Amino acid sequence: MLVHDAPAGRLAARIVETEAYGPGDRSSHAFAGKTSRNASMFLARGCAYVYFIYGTSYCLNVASERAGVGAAVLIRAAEPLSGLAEMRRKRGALPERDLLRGPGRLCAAFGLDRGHDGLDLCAPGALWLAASPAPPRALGASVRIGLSTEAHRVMRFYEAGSAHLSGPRRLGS
DNA sequence: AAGAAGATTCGCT
DNA sequence: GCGAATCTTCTTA
Repeated sequence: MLVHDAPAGRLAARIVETEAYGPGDRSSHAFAGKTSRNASMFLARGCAYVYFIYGTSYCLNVASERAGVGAAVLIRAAEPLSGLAEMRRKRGALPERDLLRGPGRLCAAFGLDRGHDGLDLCAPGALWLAASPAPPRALGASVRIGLSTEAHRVMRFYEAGSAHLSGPRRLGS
């Protein structure tokens, strides 16, 4: 579960879709080494890596290796639990299933940007990860979405059948 | 120094 | 389904 104590109130959502970008993966932002953009991928496990992509969207990741090793898990989609009114105020009057469906949409609804890059999501603060109120019913796995390199790797994991998944239908439901 | 590609989304056809 | 928006990084000259 992802929780954000935003100025307007508490936002919470149950994460239903992720993608892994580990060491040695040519599609990982960390593959070519540390830069000012991807530095947070080299922090300890549990730290946030937020990047800006295509000049339009932010994406939230969680660093997933020991400090010094570049790796992260991309949070691609979540099921809104609380703060839906505030999410709609940020994103528009969308149906619940579209509020957090996609990494850029999720960041927009949660109000996340580069200012949240590097935060420790397992430490006290405004943004953190908590235990899910309900474990996933059934896990699915597939290739990752939107990649042209390392596209064959099965590194996307999701709650099978969830109405809140991103990407093509065939990759989840 | 300039150009292309990229872990995306939105609006229009 | 297709193209635009437009930041960061990597490639090529």
